Amino acid sequence: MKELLSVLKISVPSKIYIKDPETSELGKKIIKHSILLLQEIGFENFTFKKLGAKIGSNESSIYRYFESKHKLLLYLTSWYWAWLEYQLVIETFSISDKKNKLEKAIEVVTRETKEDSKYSHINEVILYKIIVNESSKSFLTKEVDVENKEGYFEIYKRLVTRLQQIITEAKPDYKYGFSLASTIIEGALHQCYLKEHFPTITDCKDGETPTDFFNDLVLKLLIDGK
Amino acid sequence: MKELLSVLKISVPSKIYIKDPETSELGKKIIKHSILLLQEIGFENFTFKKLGAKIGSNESSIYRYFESKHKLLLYLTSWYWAWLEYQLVIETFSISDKKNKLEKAIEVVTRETKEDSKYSHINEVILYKIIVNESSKSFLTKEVDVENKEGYFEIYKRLVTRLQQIITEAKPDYKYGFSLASTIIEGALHQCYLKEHFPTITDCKDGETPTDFFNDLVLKLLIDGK
DNA sequence: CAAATATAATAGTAATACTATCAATTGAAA
DNA sequence: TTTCAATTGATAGTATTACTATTATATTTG
Repeated sequence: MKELLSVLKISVPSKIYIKDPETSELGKKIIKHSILLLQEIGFENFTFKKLGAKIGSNESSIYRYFESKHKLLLYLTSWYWAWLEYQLVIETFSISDKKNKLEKAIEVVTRETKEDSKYSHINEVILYKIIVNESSKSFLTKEVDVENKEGYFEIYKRLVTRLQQIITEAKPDYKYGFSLASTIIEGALHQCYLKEHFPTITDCKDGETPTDFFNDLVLKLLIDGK
Repeated sequence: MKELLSVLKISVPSKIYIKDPETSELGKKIIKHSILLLQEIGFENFTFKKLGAKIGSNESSIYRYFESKHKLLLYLTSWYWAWLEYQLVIETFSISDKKNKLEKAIEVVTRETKEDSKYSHINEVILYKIIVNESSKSFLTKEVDVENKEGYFEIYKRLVTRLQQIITEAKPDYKYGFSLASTIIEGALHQCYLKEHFPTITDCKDGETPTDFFNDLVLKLLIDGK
């Protein structure tokens, strides 16, 4: 299943980059080390100059791939959502029981990435941490509406819509499928963040995971309830 | 009820500022116009120089109140959470029925601020919009653990804990009171953001509000369920 | 082998995020 | 009423950021 991705390529909206980083060694190095450097120093302190130093390359060369660090972040988040969408589709495709399908879907979108699938230069475990810490910054900007029109958030919206469809199939009369789907996806990241930095205001610790929390929630909300 | 606040002062952890902006005219002007300017140009484009120009004051004078724009954002978010906590306490205090109390609590923490209470220089309607757009940036930084130790997020954590208490009182055997409380508070802001910028992935439109969504959710989850 | 392309090196600009110094103003206490 | 302290303003300066532009040097491809 996972091996499929060594053949398939995760595709990111092409307007996000100037030159596709997948098409060259330098491009792949930029992606690989931007993930590592973002994890190390955070988005606010991250610069192309520092990244250049890390990979023994010039700042100006990186600018030929991405016009700003914001675009690079958009690239990484889009890649992550595409990767997650792929897993959601693969892992739920053949499940016919709608309740089981929903349960699996929640598991896929709320679980912490803990294993690097190693088929590429992208370390998914670290990328997941960057998603938890930085992904909100990719859309919480003054340019969001323009960028949305350009299609930068298509993959994310498609992922939410897929989860909404699975929810609605499991419970057709539920009114808030989209809101529930978007809440689960963002909420799981937030719970993961709280666990790390504000453990006093989450129950996701001591063996309890965001998956447990949201599975319990959705089960009670949609399946058990009257 | 609202008039109480013209006597009481909302108090923000004193380590956040260098000089308390409430103690001078310039300080109040800084707060008032930082809210307006943040709304206008967003946190990334906001600078003390621009704020100085707006209020006819010097950049260096503003630095005497806040050591950075990040600290100013922390001030504004803390102020907002304190204000919300105040409302939560006042509006739920005298409700003895636990279900009603929970319902009111959810209403308070999920409703959009639409009215400026006018007892001060702070425009709560615009501040609410800033919270929706920018509040995540106050904690999604590399310095979060240090700042948390300094107590910068105490009010926020206390607010979540208050909601958790009300949840747990209404349903003592529910395991995820903290996670539910933190999810509701962040989730309501997120739904408000989606409504504005990504309406295709939320149901909060056409008269449906985040309050409706979360009330329905909590009711089914905690009250109706088996 | 030539031509095209990619990368590197260097320089330069305007803005940011401050710090430091000193002068002018105000207001409160002696 | 002076005076002393605190506040604010004005100016200057620094290191860094977020780029753009130009030119030189490799490398790849046709």
